[in-house]
Amino acid sequence: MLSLKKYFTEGLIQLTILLSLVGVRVDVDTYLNSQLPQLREIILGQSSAYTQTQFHNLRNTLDGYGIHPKSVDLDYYFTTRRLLNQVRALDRFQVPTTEVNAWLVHRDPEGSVSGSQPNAGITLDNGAGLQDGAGSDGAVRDNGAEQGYGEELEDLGAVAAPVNGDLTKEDIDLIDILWRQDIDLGAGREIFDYSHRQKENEVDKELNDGRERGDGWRNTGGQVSNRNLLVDGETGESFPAQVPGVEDQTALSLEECLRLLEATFPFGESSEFPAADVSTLSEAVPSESRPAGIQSSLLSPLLPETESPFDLEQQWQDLMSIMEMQAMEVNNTTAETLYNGTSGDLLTSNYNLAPNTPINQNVSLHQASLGSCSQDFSLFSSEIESPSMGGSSTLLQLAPDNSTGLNSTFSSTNFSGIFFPPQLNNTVNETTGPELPDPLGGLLDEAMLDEISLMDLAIEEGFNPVQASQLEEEFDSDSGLSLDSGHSPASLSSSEASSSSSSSSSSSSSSSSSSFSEEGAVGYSSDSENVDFEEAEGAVGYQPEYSKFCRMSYQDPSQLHYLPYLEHVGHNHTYNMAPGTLDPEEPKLPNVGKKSNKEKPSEFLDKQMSRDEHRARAMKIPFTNDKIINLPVEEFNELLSKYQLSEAQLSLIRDIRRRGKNKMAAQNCRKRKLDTILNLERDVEDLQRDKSKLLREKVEFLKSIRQMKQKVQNLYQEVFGRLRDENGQPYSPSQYALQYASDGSVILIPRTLADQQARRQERKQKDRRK
DNA sequence: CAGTACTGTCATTTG
DNA sequence: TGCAAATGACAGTAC
Repeated sequence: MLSLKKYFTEGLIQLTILLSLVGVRVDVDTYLNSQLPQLREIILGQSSAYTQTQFHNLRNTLDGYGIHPKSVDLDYYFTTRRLLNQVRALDRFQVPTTEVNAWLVHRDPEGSVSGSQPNAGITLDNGAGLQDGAGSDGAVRDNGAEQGYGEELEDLGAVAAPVNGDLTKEDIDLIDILWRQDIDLGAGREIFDYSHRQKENEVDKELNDGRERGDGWRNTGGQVSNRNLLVDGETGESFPAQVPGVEDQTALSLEECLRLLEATFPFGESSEFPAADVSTLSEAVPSESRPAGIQSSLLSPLLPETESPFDLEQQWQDLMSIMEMQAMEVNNTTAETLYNGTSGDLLTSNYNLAPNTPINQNVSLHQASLGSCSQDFSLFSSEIESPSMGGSSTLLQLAPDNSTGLNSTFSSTNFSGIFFPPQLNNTVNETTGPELPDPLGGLLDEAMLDEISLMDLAIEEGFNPVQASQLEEEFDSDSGLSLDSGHSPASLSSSEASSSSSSSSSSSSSSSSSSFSEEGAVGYSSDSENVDFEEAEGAVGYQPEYSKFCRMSYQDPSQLHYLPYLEHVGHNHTYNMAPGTLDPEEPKLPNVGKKSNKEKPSEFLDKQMSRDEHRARAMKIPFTNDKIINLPVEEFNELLSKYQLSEAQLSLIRDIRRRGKNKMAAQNCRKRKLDTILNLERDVEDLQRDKSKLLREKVEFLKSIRQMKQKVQNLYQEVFGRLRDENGQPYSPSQYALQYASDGSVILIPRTLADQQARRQERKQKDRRK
């Protein structure tokens, strides 16, 4: 047996720890209870060995209860427990919370709206922000600028050591130590259980049961009834969670916090976000002060709300999303403003074109916000001059005189429309804002932005019910929420299965006291502790669980008259009968509760009997209520046929059976209901987490799209600026535009054709949207 | 003493 | 249709 125990303990715990380290939630307890009660006994020792009555001091009761009395040194155990809680604290550490604290504090002055987002996998160079626009190509990244960024972050105190993994060496060492200790001790099942709240009810019930059991354990009752209790891994016993763990958790140093932060949201990624992005845009458009306004107006209501780590994470992500949107709007608005001729001088100086020519307007925007354009231009130039691009000669083939023949190719991506649509794009921008007639614009369509805005609004305003319901509907459609279709039956069966191991035991007057005292106050708990007690009566039900809930034998109480601790049964809902009302001729005993208050202590045993037990005894029913209730129909009928019973007795027996079944059905029903609520709660948390993650990814995508557009814009400028006609004169951006051909080449077409293309595409997009 | 939680019971619905 | 289970509603009890 010992070798078997060691085998299972080591194997299961190692597997569990490994799974937990990779984020898989493992509930060993459920598995052991529901599937393999024998294994539980093998691993944990015999039932009697981990019965709580083995311990009679407060320390054991509070924290060392789960220790197997045979083998464990308590101090060693407590040390292990403390370290274990440290690991748990690491596991439960809510990075988003700290993320918010860190970034709101450190990044606030910059007006930055993002920065902690991990790379969403975009192949674009995210290391450079908008301020680096054309210079964002990784090959020619300005190292100086990057360095400056790092220094900037260092000044902000937000830069920690480079991320080298999820766990530091100390963490790994600690886990390794604990691992070995746990293998020796038996790992706590709650290590991997993130939903301690789900067990609180059971824990409380266990405590109540413990109080009812009336042993020395009882004197801790009030203190132990603490909401911050965890269930011990080996025995399911509860202990105060915060005794070692929370203190350690709160004692995490700032460095540890930052390290943990980095492990999840590397700061290195944060630098990718342009700190000067919004501010630069603001400079470019002095009248546009929205980013600063956003920051002040949005951060202020969000900052004080620190109740839930997740809410903060969510709000932070949503805030980032909002500000990202706003920044993009600013970007668009900037271009729009420039379209209107505010910087015509730049246009004329660069290209000698009309003041409202889009190209130069965007160039001015580019130059206003970015400092490293020339470098990128050189890069682009080299690419343009490379043979793969076909060179300028290729482009020149697409002279206006060929334009009519190129109509067929215009169905391809409208290059010009992306960047510098002339009058057309002016109108588009004025009317539809972010809705751009370019292929990328589809990713930024109104629906998407509206969705983000709606969600952000909902979060910003504290998730009022209407908005929350909208979001929930959004998620519920595919969330797969089930009303506990899987969990509840499992838990039910677990209790049945676990009960079966003990129900077969024979009658025992010595141990029946505990089970008998549970009558009426057992609750839903299906933990094996409740079943460890020997059954008091010999009734063997086909559903042994029932014997736990309904010990209604009227015979056994007579054996228990002299068990004084049964006086201290708390919360007895057995509809006690007063002794004076025990009239054999009167089975119906209403209002027994009030009368029972006057009965003598020596009559306490009657309290332990349910109304039906009293009735059965009064009617001299020759078998136990347990049998009446729990026997299968066939056996039940067989039993009835064995005795000569009066009609009143038969009626009472049927009522007892009906009520007993219904009683357990009600208990099961309530348990299911509770489980459903808890599952829903967990589902909501998961969905909120998913939503936050999706928002984060969306922000990343939008950021990448913006950078991509900036790059293409710069490339367009460079290419177009280098085009020359037969006379060596540059083409006028007001008369010509570049477009992608279907074969991937870039062609030069007259503006009028480009405009037509743009309009056509715009109509298509609108139709598609409808 | 009011409020709350827990429990048992009844009536009814559901499978 | 009968039966058992499930469930809403209500009441009793304890805290």
